[in-house]
This record gives sequence, structure tokens and C-alpha cells, in this order.
Amino acid sequence: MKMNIKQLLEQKSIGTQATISAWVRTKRQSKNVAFINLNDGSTIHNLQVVAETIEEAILAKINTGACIKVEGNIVESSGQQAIELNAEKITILGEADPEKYPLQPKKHSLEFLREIAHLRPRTQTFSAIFRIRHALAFAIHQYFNDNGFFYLHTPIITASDAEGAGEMFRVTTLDLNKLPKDENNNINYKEDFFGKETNLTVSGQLEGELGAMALSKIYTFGPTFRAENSNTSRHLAEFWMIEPEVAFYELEDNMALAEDFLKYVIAYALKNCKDDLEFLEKRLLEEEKSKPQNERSELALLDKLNFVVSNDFEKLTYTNAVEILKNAKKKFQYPVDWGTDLQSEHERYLVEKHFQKPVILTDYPTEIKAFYMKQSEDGKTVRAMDVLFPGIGEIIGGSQREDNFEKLKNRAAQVGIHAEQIWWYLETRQFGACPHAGFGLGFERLVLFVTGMTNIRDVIPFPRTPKSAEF
RNA sequence: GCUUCCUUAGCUCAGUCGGUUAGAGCAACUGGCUGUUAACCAGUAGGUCCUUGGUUCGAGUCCAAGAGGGAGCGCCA
Repeated sequence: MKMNIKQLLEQKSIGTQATISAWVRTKRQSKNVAFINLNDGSTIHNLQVVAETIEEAILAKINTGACIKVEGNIVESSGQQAIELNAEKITILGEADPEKYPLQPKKHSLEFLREIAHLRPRTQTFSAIFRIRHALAFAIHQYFNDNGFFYLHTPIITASDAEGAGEMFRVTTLDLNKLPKDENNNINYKEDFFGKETNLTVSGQLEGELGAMALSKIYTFGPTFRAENSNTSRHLAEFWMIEPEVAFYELEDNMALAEDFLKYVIAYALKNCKDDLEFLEKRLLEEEKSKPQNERSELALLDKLNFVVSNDFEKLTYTNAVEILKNAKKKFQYPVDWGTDLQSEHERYLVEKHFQKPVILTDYPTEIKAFYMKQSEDGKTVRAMDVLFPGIGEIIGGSQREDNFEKLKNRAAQVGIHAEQIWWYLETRQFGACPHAGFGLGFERLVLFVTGMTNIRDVIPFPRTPKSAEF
């Protein structure tokens, strides 16, 4: 295999020959020597190439953004880096016209980089983010595998609109200009590809439950689609969700799983992405210099992550949270009342002001939660849980599931879901039903938290949001 | 979907009370420089002031509509 910059910098084999292909970050040239900083995305660190004997015609084409292949000798550096590559031969693989290439060796705004999403992975910030994103995805699979979970692939295309988790994207092969009609002049979906209305999935949970009723411990990790007209820094129309589902787990087990899982993957990033996290921490500190004192974060990025890993999450019921909020001195824009859903400002107060740590809220009023959640003895609440993170808000939503056939069927009917639509789901409550629980983790929200970024569009390579699907 | 802010050179931004030829830093280009670290020094070039319409003797500046973007809210992960 060809060596990359990460391996070369780690091995420090001074005196040996090496060939590296990478993109030019900067070039500094004087009369007799040129210095070229190269990066191939394998690490946040650049490789310095020294070019003393390279002809001028080649050197002239080595501009920021160009791709080159360098063959040379690894030598000790007299500069600030340990080693550098003394170029004997440089081949231009791809030029980058400096008049047109939009990335410069200077600070660009995240908004500008979002508009050139095809090039932004070449920046330090975004390559660091995407390496961390990869590490977190890997850690998630590792955690579940090590703990006896099976990765279950739930469908992307679904005919059920049962969860009611949001507006859905229609999937059809019908000619939109010539829609077939039935005898009542409605669209005849019997002629569509699947013979019925289909959409992109908003959650793999219902199918995940089917898997848990056989394999006991499963998880899904796949793309999820919501056609909501959401314009916020924490919503995407296409995002990745992790949904474990476990037979014989009750709410308390579910909470313990969520906390242990989050701590594991964050600890994994701390251990395996140190360089990238340190870079992002420095970047954040720079950015915060321009903010007023009271808007700066209290902990630097690494301290924040270490804090979350080494402290217990605060756990309390919705009812207790409402009490705390009612007694809070802070004036809220929206009033707090038992039975209404908590607003962003309420959740932020609990997490960022009152407890100053991750919070798990449980036992929400039945009316404000989904139909499949386990109904409590009190007749007023369900065994739901939301995990709230500072700066992010809800990162996990989950519950123990209603495993009683009659209760589930009745609750579904109450919210307008017909039994025949989800007959297969209901049957699991008739054939060997058992207590079970699970949750959904928004992957991008996790990446947001770990990288310290603030807009969800910056932690997915090619974000899909309303009116935006360019790349 | 709602509220609010923004849009001036490739990028980041300044532009006073509506006034004559729209500025800066960085990038680019040219030249200089024996080891630089977002190199440095000197010079050159670079503008549909987002678009359309309006008010005015006169609009980058005021008004209206539209487009794009940000932040906040709702929906949620």
C-alpha cells in the first residue's frame, strides 16, 4: 500500500526514500528554495516539502489546491516540524488555477464554505470534522458489537406512516404530469411501483422492534428523512440515526444504556482523535475571542468532553423538571405548565444553567408523546426519556415500549392510526410479547457536540435542508 | 411556516447626514529576498455596491417587492 502523510510523520524514518501524493496547502518561495505544505487528509498535520532543485516551470504550477506527487528523501527538519521531505522529483497530478480556486491560506467563514461544499473537505476544520465523524460511527458499531447487539438493516422505503414523526418524502415512479386516477378521481396508487403509497423512512424503530423480538439486542444505523420545513441549526431533512432496541429492557435499563453508550463513543473520540479535537478546540477559542465574555463557553472543548465522560447524567422526571422551572427566577417567554411540552428555552435552562451537565428527563405526559410508549400505572404518563445535552438540546429520544396489545391498539386508535396499517407491528404484542425499550440518537447532533461546532450543516458532508440540495 | 438581521473586490469587512472619482486587510499578479511556517518587502490589477421597481436635482446609503444567507422559534433526532 502507498504511504500517506500520517504514516510518514509517525514513522519518522530519516534517511529513507518516500513518495507522497497530496494537495498543496501553501507554498513559500524565495530565490533558492521553496517550501510546500502538503496535506492528504490522513491527518490534521501537514508535510513540509523542501524544493531546492525543482525546475521553475514545475514550481510555478504548485499553487494552493493543486495536487502533486513528490518523490524524495526524508530528512530532519531545522524548522518547527520534526521531519520534512526533500524533493528530488515533483509531478503535477492536477493544477489549480490560483485566479479561480476559492480556498486561500486564510480564515474563511463557515457560511462561505457551506456554499462550496464540494471543496470544503480540503480545509483543516472540515477534514478534522469528517475524520471525527468517521471515528464516532466506527465507535458506535464497536460499542454495540462488543455488547452483543446485532446491526439490523431496516428499510429506507416504507409504506407505514405510523410513527407520526414528521412529514415524509413521497417515493413514487408515477408520472407526475399524468397521474392515474381511480373511480373517485383520487390518485390510484395501485398503479405505483409498490402498489401503494410509499415514503422515505422517518425512523427504523418499528421494524427495529420486530428484530429485537427475535435477536433480543439490535441496533440500526442508517439515513433518516424528514420533510419538515425546519430552518434551524440542528435540523436536517436527511440525517443519520442510531436506534438500539432491546428485549427485556425497561426504562431504567434504557437510560443506563444511553448513558454508557454516549460516554463510550465520546471517550473513543477523545482517545483516537486527539489531534483533530485539539485543532478544533484551538479554533473555537479563537472564534470566542470575538464574543462578549458572557457568551463564551465555560469549558474548553476537551475539558467539556472529559467532563461528560466522567460525570453521571442528571436523571429526573418531567414532573420534577416542571417544578424546578416553575420555581426558577428566570422569566421564560413561554409559561411552564404540567401537560405542555417543554420549550427549547426550558430545556436549555435545565441543562445549561440549573444542572450544568447532561440531563435525562423521564415520564412525560401521555398526550405529548408517541402512541407506542409504555403507559404508566398512574394513567397520566408514559415511560419516555429524552437525553438533553448542553448547546444541542435533545440528542436522544426514547422509551420503554407498550407491550400490552389492547393498550397499544387503543392508544393508536386514539391518535388516528388504524390497526390494519400496522397489523404486523401489533402482532408482536400477540405472539410472545415482552417488555422492551429503545431510543433514537441523532448522529449529527452527537458529531456537533463532540466537534464543538454549532451548525448541523457543518458536520455532515453534503447537508440537505429546505431549498438546499446542491451538492 | 413565523420573527429578526445580513448581502459592497476572489475572501473578510469599512463606507459619516443622501452629495462629486467607492476604500482597507488578506488572496491573486509582477519584481525582490539563502530555511520559510497563514513567510517577508515593494509595486500592479481587481467593483452588476444581490435583483427589480420607486422617491430625489442626486441613491452603496431612503422606500417596496423578490432572491440568497445567518440567528432565534415551532416540528424533532
